[in-house]
Amino acid sequence: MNIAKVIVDVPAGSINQTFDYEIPERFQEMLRPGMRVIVPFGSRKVMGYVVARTGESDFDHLKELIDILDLTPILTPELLDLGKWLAEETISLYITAFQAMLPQVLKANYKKELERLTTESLSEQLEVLFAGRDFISYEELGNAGVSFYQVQKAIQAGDIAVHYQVKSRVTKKHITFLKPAREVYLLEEALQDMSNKAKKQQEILAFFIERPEEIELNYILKKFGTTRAVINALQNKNLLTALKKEVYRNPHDDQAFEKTAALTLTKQQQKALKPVRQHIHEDRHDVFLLHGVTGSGKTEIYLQAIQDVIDKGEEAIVLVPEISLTPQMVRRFKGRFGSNVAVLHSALSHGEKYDEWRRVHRKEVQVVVGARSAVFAPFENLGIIIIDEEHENSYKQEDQPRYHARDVAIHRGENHQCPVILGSATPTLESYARAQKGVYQLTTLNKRTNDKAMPEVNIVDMRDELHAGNRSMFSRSLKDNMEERIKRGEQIVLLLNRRGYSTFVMCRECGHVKECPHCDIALTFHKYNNRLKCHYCSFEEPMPMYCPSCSSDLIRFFGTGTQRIEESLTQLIPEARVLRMDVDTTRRKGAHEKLLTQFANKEADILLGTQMIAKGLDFENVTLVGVLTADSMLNLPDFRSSEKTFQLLTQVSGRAGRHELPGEVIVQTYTPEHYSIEMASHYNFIQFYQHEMKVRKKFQYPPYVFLALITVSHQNHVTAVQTTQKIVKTLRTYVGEDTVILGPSPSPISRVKDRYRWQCMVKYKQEPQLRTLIYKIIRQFDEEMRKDDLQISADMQPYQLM
DNA sequence: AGCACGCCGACT
DNA sequence: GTCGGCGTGCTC
Repeated sequence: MNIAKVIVDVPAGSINQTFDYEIPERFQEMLRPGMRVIVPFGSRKVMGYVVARTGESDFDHLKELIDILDLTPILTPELLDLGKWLAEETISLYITAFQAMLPQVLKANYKKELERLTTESLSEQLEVLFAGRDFISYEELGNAGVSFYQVQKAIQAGDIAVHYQVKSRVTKKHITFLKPAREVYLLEEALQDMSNKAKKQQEILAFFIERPEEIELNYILKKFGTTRAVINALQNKNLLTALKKEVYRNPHDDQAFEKTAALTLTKQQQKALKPVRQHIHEDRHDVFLLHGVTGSGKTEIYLQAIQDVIDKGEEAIVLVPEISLTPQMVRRFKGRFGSNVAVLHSALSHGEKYDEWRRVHRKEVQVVVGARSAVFAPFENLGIIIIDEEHENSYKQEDQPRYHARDVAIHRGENHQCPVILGSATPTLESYARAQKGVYQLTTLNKRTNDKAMPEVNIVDMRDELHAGNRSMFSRSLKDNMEERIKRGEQIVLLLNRRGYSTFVMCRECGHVKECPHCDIALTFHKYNNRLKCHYCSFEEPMPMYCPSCSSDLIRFFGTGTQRIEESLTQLIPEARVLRMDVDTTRRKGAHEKLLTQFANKEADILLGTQMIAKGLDFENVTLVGVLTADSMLNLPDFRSSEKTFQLLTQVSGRAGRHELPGEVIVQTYTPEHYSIEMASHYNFIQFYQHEMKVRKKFQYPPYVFLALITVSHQNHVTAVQTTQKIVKTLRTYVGEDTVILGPSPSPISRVKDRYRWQCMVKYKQEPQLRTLIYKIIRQFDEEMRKDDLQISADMQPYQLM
């Protein structure tokens, strides 16, 4: 078994296979599958993952692997398997799948270096470049304008050499500690002898005589209000020594969370929990769909199920949507399980994420709470996987590997023979349909734990407002209600459903719309710097004074951004204190949390925001929720638009009246008769489900069929179309009769970054060979993809059809 | 992907 | 002869 099978870090279709390497004697003992290694690959060195050890190879001349990067495997055998499955399932490269399962910092960094070998003089340019040094980084070459030919010659002559380096990006955090350098009695002597002027030194020394132990440097500095200079003096006198210790960056101070005990469950909750517990104890896999209205206590069920898993000595993964990974959520888990929880979300720095990941890897915690990628937590004895807000589309990764965390969770649940819970107030049609068929176990919680009724929803027909001469964004009813709440000292949440709307710029004279010169999309106006930006590429330009088409000065921005709503809101109700929450105001780290704290402290009357305010917020003083444009996404070219509208309205309605005060919801719309709006206002999920299922059946969309979307992009329009055409043709010859192939058709955004995008959609019920087929088709274009910058990507079960 | 190698054409 | 620009094929 002296051969390692390695997946190398080269993301190219032709390299998507294992490469065999001889394991040198010195690594024989320690090398295990799942470790990262450095291997020679052609003339360079690359990082790779060892996926297996074997005794034989089809190749006669194997190179030796150069080094091992890990002390213990970073991928368990199960995760190695999962990576293979993931790549094949999503038609991605193996290396891409493995990288997606690990924290960023474990990716390799490649560097090239030039070493001077000779003492004899080099060419003039090279002498200037080296400037007396023996090593220089390869990048300096380009900057200095030295010709590559010269370097090549010098290498051939043996005057300089190239070194390929593979570096880990891992940075570990160290904290400096201080401790006495000598016996306490010697310190006491030194204290006696010390100059009376050295007051600070005396104080600190006295402190260490009291407590001759390792103490954090920062603590000492703070306590004595001093600086490093004083410590240095003590170190120089050989009285104190400093030592660096590696520590985890702990973004959540565990002590800060108040311990909570298990709550008493309602009858419904008990009934829901019982079969889950049974599965945990019998080590049985099954998927439970927990359909529970907002406030029905789903989280408490999760917590108690996890407690069972912990007691059994097993581990739990909890997935929550990125957006609702709020301090409130973290507090609940940390409060119950304390330091036994690791939290993984995007607000953490790379280093912090790595540290949390390592706590899992080293088995220092039994629970992980995190966003999508936490589904890959390297646990080995999983007892349960929970996906909260199962319907959220943030569980679908939109770049390669395009996986859905739900599918990965279920696959891991099978691997570990443990239950998987999908929880939601508005399950996806796919999941609910599976529950109806008995593939998943359905549990319904239709009562809130506090027995409060759901807030009443009033629909306002904005067409009536228009007829009555009200052209503002706010209906009369919403305005009156807001004023009343403010008078009563209660708070309001306003949702601007912005998808489909944006602030584009149009000329009132000729109708010209400013579009991105590189993408087929209107530019978005940003007021704070008075510039136009493209959301698909980085193009940006100042807002023009005159129409570029007709030179009229009547060029204005249209649409409804939160900024504009905020303005008209303060005009409408001048006494209202408004907090705006959108991408602009939450860009800075921690800004999100700060805004929410301000609102919780009642520093504002109205919280105005986009989608991000619909999820998981819980403010007791909010008694009114307003939805400004309920139907703005109904007209998008997306078969899920009704479902998304229903979900959003239901979720946001749950933000009102969660506590003592009764809540009310006002939904403004131009299409009050639409079933998703109508049924959301009655919280009637079942009725919506039945109606929407009929629609899906009629138009043959999921869950009645599966989808696969293949997107082709190229700078040449004709190449893009023709390639898509060829793909469609090949697909047609191999798929079954019932399978429908749509296209070639232009992507909804037909040009991005000067590349034309065409697509084809496969609708199928049963097509076991489809993934292999698509993989083979794509591989046929490998040459063109590399040489001609053609791009082809597949998305199995696409969420965003754009 | 990134590198070596080899062919070709331009320039001195 | 010297220098630099591509196109091609390979990586255990």
